[in-house]
Amino acid sequence: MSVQERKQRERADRERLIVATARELAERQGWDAVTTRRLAERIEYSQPVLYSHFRGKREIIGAVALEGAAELAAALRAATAAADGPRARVAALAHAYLDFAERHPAVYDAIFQLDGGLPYARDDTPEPLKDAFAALLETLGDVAGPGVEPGLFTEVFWSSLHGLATLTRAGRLPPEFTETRVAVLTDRLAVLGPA
Amino acid sequence: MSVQERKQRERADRERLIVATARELAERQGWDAVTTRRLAERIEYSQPVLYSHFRGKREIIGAVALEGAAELAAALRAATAAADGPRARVAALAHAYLDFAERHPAVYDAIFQLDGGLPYARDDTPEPLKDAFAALLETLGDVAGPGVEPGLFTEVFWSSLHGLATLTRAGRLPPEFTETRVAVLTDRLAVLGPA
DNA sequence: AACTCGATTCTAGCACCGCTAGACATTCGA
DNA sequence: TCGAATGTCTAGCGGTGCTAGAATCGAGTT
Repeated sequence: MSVQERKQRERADRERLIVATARELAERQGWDAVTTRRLAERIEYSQPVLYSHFRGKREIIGAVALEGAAELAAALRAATAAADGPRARVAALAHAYLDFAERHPAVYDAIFQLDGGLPYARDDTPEPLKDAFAALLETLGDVAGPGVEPGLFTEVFWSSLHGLATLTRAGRLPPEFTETRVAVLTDRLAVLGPA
Repeated sequence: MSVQERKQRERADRERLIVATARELAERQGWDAVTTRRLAERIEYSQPVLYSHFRGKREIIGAVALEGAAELAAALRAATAAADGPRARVAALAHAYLDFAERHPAVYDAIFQLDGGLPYARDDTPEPLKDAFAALLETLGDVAGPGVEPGLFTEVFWSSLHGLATLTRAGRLPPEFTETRVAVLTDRLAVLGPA
């Protein structure tokens, strides 16, 4: 039994190594640089070993996406927990979200742009993805305002942040006035005060 | 002289054929299917001919993006011209934008997501791109509201639409409630009435 | 009308991609 | 100690974007 357990553990370790290496490569040089050959070389195994863990490159991207989604959720919760009042919480959320997108563009893409073979917005959506949306909902649900369902409001606010993040990174928006743009979003979209 | 002119004309024709063929291929089967080999075969020339017109696949994407941007601008103007009042105009704009993104995903990607080697948000940005933004500004600039610069407001509203379009197409958002989401954007973000 | 020579186009090939069949090595249970 | 099962590797498939150099074409000149 113990031998099998050791093997399972080693296999799990190697799988984590693959995901971590893929992520590091993607963050450093972009997803185009994450080739099965390079990845295999980095983990010091041959290419087919990758395929004994994942069905293909797509699934490796998916694994990085799940890891990243968990981190994003944690970052959002940490940021909002440290803020007082609805406005500050929404602002902190927006800031943390865009910060994550800017600091981890490759991971962000794995979560929200690339095809990682993951089911989204469904019952069988993996927990980390559901939880990342839940983290958004926790803060944004409180400022949906009258007549707007919290989940739908969260989707809208999230989409706006996503649009800002992607257009800015793709060079379509000048990065200078991000702060002001976020302020417009926060002040107009969210229904903040009781007053 | 006339011989040279004919050659120039034929060359320009062939260039248009390349762009049109690339676009058609992309719209039918996605950009991954637009390979230099397939493209060359379709226009009945060899691969190197493509490179006598464009520096590479990237520039071909850029050419499709410019063509698409002009069409998007026209579609936005047509939609807003047929609408009465600020609210109807903004709603028509949003609808036309998302409609374009849904009907021409490959072209939309060429304009807003892919690397076509084009300079965006700069002085030397190609005219069609500037004009597409101008088309947005014409309608959205009127509903920026007090204290918000029209250009910046346009960027924010545009980003929100872009986020909705891309997240929905990538399967991250369920497509069912798009209409409601747009209504939230329109009602909350835009400052509509004089009242 | 034949020829020359520059412009044009093609063939063939580079290094790389994701992925996999089948050979080889290693480890385990009897 | 041997046979089988498991694990890993080598080698290769068909594809990618791109390009050097050969071959062809055709316009202007004799």
